[in-house]
Amino acid sequence: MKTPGETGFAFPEWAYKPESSPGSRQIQLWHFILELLRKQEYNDVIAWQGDYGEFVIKDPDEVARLWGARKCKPQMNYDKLSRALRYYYNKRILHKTKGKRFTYKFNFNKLVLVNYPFIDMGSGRGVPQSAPPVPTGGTHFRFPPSTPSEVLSSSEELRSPGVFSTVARRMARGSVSDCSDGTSTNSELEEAAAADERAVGADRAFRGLLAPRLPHESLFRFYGGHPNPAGLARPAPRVHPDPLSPFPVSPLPGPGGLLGPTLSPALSMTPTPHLAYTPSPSLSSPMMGSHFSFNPEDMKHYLQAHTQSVYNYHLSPRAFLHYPNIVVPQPHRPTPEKPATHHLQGPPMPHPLSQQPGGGEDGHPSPFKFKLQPPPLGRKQREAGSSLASSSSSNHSSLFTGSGPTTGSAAGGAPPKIKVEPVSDLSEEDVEVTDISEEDELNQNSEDEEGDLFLPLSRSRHFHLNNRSSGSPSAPPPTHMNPEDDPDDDEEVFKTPATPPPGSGGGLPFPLIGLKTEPGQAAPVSPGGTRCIPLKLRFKRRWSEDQRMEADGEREEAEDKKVRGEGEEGKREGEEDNGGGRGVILGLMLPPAPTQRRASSELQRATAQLSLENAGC
DNA sequence: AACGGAATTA
DNA sequence: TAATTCCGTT
Repeated sequence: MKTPGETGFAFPEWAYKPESSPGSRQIQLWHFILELLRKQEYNDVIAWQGDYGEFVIKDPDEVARLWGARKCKPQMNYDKLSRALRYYYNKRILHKTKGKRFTYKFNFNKLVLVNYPFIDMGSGRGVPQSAPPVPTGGTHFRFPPSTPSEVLSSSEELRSPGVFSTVARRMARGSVSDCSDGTSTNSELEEAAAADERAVGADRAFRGLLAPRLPHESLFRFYGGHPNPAGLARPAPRVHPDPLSPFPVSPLPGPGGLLGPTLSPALSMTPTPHLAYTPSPSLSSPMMGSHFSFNPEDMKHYLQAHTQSVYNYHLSPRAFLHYPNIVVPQPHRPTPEKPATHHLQGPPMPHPLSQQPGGGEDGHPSPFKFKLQPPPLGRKQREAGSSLASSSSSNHSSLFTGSGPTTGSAAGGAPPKIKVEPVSDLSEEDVEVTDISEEDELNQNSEDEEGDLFLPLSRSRHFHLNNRSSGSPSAPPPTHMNPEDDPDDDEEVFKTPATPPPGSGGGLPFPLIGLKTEPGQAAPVSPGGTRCIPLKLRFKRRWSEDQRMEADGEREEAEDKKVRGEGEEGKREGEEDNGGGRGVILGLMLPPAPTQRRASSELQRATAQLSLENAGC
């Protein structure tokens, strides 16, 4: 089965486990939650609420029962279920919305969508973002391995694209779970099943209604990550709902396509066409894996792969990467036929290298798509002895990339804290698969999440070339999160310094507009000395940027966690929450690194697939 | 209510 | 790996 080796990516194994798939019989709790959320029948039991990805369990006991039924654990109760949900905090799949009872929020950013290629949460509905997560070339990325086993597996990483197909197959298979010991829950199951059927109709209707609605969130999620005004402004062009739109490429046959995303209120659609994914992020050549290579050939490969994927997935031209002096051969498009225009707002596609389109809105490449979540470091480890942990971690990181994601890299002698090397982070962990994120939220709502989201940006982002149409953007302010955030953030902040390269031409627009409040500081100018940037570095940065986009959001978390572990253990609490400042910044903020939102719709779709629910027991 | 450690299970 | 089960603490 699809082990990482087969699929080629370096994602953690769990991402590939069949159990993680929608159709799998061993449904995971978050899959289940999503499933319930997508059905309005369960609206009284659990429903989307508030912010993007936020849901409230209206009837904890019922949810627990349903879950228990699904898993054939009659003894299930909210206490247990909630424990499981809490584990998701560490995985970064979910987090608690503080202050609101029974309310949790998905961190779409971190969700692993390996198995949900089509998920598009929130975004839009119309856009099919279905691209497979598979990067054309192989990504190399990996998270920092937390365990030895991971390390080992990583060696196999590169491979060919197959993930998608794998997934499709899986999905096609469908899944119904049946418990052998059908516990007492039959009635529920039956109900569920029945409900399901009804649901379909309802969903559709629902969907239709939703179409018009565009919550504020819709603004976000544009992809690219750069906050450029254009992006924000982007009028939602494609409004036409395309719920059904199957994805262009994806093979998914089934009903999934038909169902289309059901939007939750929370998720609502985003009109923006995010471009979808570019699956190819990274590098095609093996070497590129963990470290950068500035070799032109490599670059070429990389670009080529990227370009190919753009074609493959009908991405907007904007997705093409452009690098100076490197010519990328044009790929042949596999599917000539359809004009994918719909998803893209823009023109079909010019030549790849040509820089950005007139539209230029985002000009940057936006590769990426999914992310995985980083391996949470075990808390256990923390305890285990800091000494051990530290040593081990450092080792791992060293293996992968030159620089460890977190502090570990510093080992050499550099002062740990400051570290500026953006690159390192990128290279490693990030890749992933996912989607959405909280960042958005921040941007959007500025809500809670804090920690996760933002952090990422810090690093390299700024390098934009001049191509940006407006000139903008990028810099993410490292600091922009609320001051109060958590410790994690702080760390991130430190890292940030790498940013701004002012020298070049200009750029800097607003740093992020939004920085939130404090004006002065915002400017990301970085102190460190980044000024003279060698060409190499530039590439590197560029590369980083790309990577960032892909992974965008999250990588850091891993770091966070790690850090957290080392540093402070006990507390992680303060961080989140949202209660705090919600809406404040909205308008201003730009997403530092906006990831795209498409995830939501994808998610929806995926969930649809899952659905199958309880049948069996 | 929520958190999270620890042991256990599949 | 992903919970499940228990349970003490906040």
